[in-house]
Amino acid sequence: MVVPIALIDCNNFYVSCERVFDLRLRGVPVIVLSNNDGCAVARSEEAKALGIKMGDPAFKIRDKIRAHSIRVMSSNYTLYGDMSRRVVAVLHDFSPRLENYSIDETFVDLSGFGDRMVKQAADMRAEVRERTGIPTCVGIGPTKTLAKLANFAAKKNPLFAGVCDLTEQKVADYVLARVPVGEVWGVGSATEGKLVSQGIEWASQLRDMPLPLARKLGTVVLERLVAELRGIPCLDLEEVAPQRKGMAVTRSAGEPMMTFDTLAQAVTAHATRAAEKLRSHGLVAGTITAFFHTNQHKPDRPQHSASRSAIMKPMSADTFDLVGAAMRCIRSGWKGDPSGNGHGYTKAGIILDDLIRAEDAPRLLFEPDRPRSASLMKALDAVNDRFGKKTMVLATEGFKGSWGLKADHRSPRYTTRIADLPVVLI
DNA sequence: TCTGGGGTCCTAGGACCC
DNA sequence: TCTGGGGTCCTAGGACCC
Repeated sequence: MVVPIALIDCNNFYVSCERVFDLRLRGVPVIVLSNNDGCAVARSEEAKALGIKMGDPAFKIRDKIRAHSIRVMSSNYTLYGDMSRRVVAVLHDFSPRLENYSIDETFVDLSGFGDRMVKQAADMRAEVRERTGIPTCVGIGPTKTLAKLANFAAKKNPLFAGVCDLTEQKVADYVLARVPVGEVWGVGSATEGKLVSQGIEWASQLRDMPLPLARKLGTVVLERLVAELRGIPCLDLEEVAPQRKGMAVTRSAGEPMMTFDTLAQAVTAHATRAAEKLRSHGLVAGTITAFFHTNQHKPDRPQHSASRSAIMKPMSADTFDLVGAAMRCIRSGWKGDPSGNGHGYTKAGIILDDLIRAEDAPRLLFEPDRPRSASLMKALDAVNDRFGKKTMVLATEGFKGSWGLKADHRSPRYTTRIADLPVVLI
């Protein structure tokens, strides 16, 4: 018994979020830049038509931006996260069984709608558009991989009017014969190269290739993918997000970090943020890794990178514990004298692993519990929640240092900050 | 001279995703 | 001058165990 699955995917999501609140961005080319205003991570259809590619570095497309008056926005993840939550809330009204796959994609179980599936999908689109202002496309298929492929077709081919149903065999044959293998979900550039060298260039050829060959070329992952293309489900709908295994806070610096103190400030900030994230999920970490490195896009310059890990004993989500461990890590990885060694570090970060729920954390036999740690963190979080992020920080973080992010074109937090509410003039 | 068989666990690295 | 951030899964190979 096949369960039809729909994938509803927001069109050019970050750009669409910006356009909901700023009418001047509609109908003109718009791009949204990554953190630090580094590269293009979202493009409006107009910007795509001008040849702006996903991941293009901002400085390389500067001339194009000027020549075509492309509107440039810094990323505003607070806004996008909140808009995503609103989209999912609408979808919940249509089906109780859904998987929140990414910030702009949701899988929805469509079983029970019979031949009204396409109508149902069209209604979902309309309702999301009406209640959030976000345009979407829907792909339907017997497996997640086919639903993704259907979504790709719905976006590319206007004939589908935003909804493509691949549970129809004839439609599936038509679409798969026209989609390049590299566009299939799970086929990246490495696998694409191997497949093409075997003469497999289209999704239909991938579907029809022998399973043993698929396993040989791309392990069990590719074998499952081929099965999914044949309509045999190998990937379940994950209604409950599995317990996460790791968590990271990493950032590029606004300008190269030349001294140990600057690096220490940045790493303190990242570890502080990581500890906040841990606590907000009710988790503790067993391992912490701190790393930093020079600009890897400039191989001709002197390069240095360091990464050190430490075991957290006891496992912890305490800011002081994690910052302390992170400082020991970077001190051990630092090369040269503390005042600076000629290297400009452009990126640093914290990675936490071995995460478990705080209440499941093992107690140490001979280590006294610290009853004040939890209440201190609770107070710290309460202050920063009430008065804004970074109201209270560790002194080692310093005031906003030169490592800070660049974000020269950020829109207001329209939906999550009272001071940023849009104003309507009548 | 001749030196087993069958496991588990951990890690690094690769590949992929949005 | 200027190139993001945060995840997951799989495999091979080494260390180790009895």
